Amino acid sequence: MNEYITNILKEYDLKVTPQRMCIVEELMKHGHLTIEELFEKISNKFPSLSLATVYKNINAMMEKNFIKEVKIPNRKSKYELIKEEHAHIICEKCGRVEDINIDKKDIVKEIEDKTSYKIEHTALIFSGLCPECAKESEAA
Amino acid sequence: MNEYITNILKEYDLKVTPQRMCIVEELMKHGHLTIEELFEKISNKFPSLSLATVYKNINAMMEKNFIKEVKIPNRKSKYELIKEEHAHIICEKCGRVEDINIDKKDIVKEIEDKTSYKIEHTALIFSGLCPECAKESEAA
DNA sequence: CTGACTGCAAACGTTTTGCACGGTA
DNA sequence: TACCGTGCAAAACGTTTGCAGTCAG
Repeated sequence: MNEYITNILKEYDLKVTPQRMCIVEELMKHGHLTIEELFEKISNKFPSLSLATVYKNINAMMEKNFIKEVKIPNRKSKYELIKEEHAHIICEKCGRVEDINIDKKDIVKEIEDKTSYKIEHTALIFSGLCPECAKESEAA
Repeated sequence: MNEYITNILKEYDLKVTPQRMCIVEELMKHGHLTIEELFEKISNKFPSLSLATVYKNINAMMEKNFIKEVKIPNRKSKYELIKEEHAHIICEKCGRVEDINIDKKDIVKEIEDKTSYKIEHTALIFSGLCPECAKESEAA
C-alpha cells in the first residue's frame, strides 16, 4: 500500500514525503475531502502537521493534475484524485459526495450543436436527498 | 425600465435603493458577473459605492432567492438572477458564461434509478472553447 | 417616524508567503 | 550535497460585521 502510493507520487513528479503519503491515502480512503477534513484526519497521525503544508501540497498536486477541486453549491470545496471524468451527486442534508458515471455523449453532442462550442470538460453536480436522509425525513 | 426593476425588487421584499437597482440592471444586462465586476461597473455611475454594500446586497438577494451563485471551475464565482434551472457553458479561454437549456429528465431519471437519491437540483457546467476563441486558436 | 440600507473601518476566516530548518533523492 | 518540503509566523486576500449617519416606506 505504501509502496503503491509512493509510486503514484513519483509518477506525478512529486517528491515522496510522509505528509503527502497521508494526503493521498486519505483521499483514496474517503474519495472527497475538504482542506479542513484533510488537516484534521492527518493531524491525528501527524500532530506536527501544518495547515500551510496541506495547502502547499494540495496546490502542488493540482498543478500536476493529480487531484482536482470539486466546487459544491452551498458548501466548501472538496478535493479528489483525478480519474476518468465523472459526475457527482451530493446529499443536500448530510453533505456526502458520491461519484457517478453517466453517459453524457448525447447531451454533449446536443450542446455542441446548439452552441458551436467545442466542449472539453464537464462539471456536473446533481443534488438531493440520499436514501438515508430521505428515510429520516419520512420518519420525522 | 427603472419601474420594471423597482417592481421586481418589491416582489422579492427588497427595499428599493439606487445601489440595488444598479445591481439588478447590471445582472440583467450581463447575465453573470463576479462581485468584483459588479463593484467596478456600478462604481462608475456611483463612485461612493462601498464593496460592503455589494456583498450585503448580494447576500440579501440570495436569501430571498432572487439571485444565485454560479461556482465555476478555476474561476471566481459569478452571480445571476434566478430563472428556470438551466445549465451553463463556459469558455475556458475568455471566461464568458452562457445559459443553455437542456432536457435533463432522462439523465436525472437514470441517476435516480442508479443511486436511489431523490434529485432536487442540478449544477451543470460544460466548458470548452467558444466559437470566437476557437477561431483565434486556429489562426495562431 | 421607524426600520432598513449605506459607507467606512475594523474584524474575521481562509489561503498564501517568507524564512530557517530538516529530509529526500 | 543540492534542492525541495516542512513548520511557523506574518502577510495578504476576500468577506463579514459594527456603527453612525441617511434614506425609503
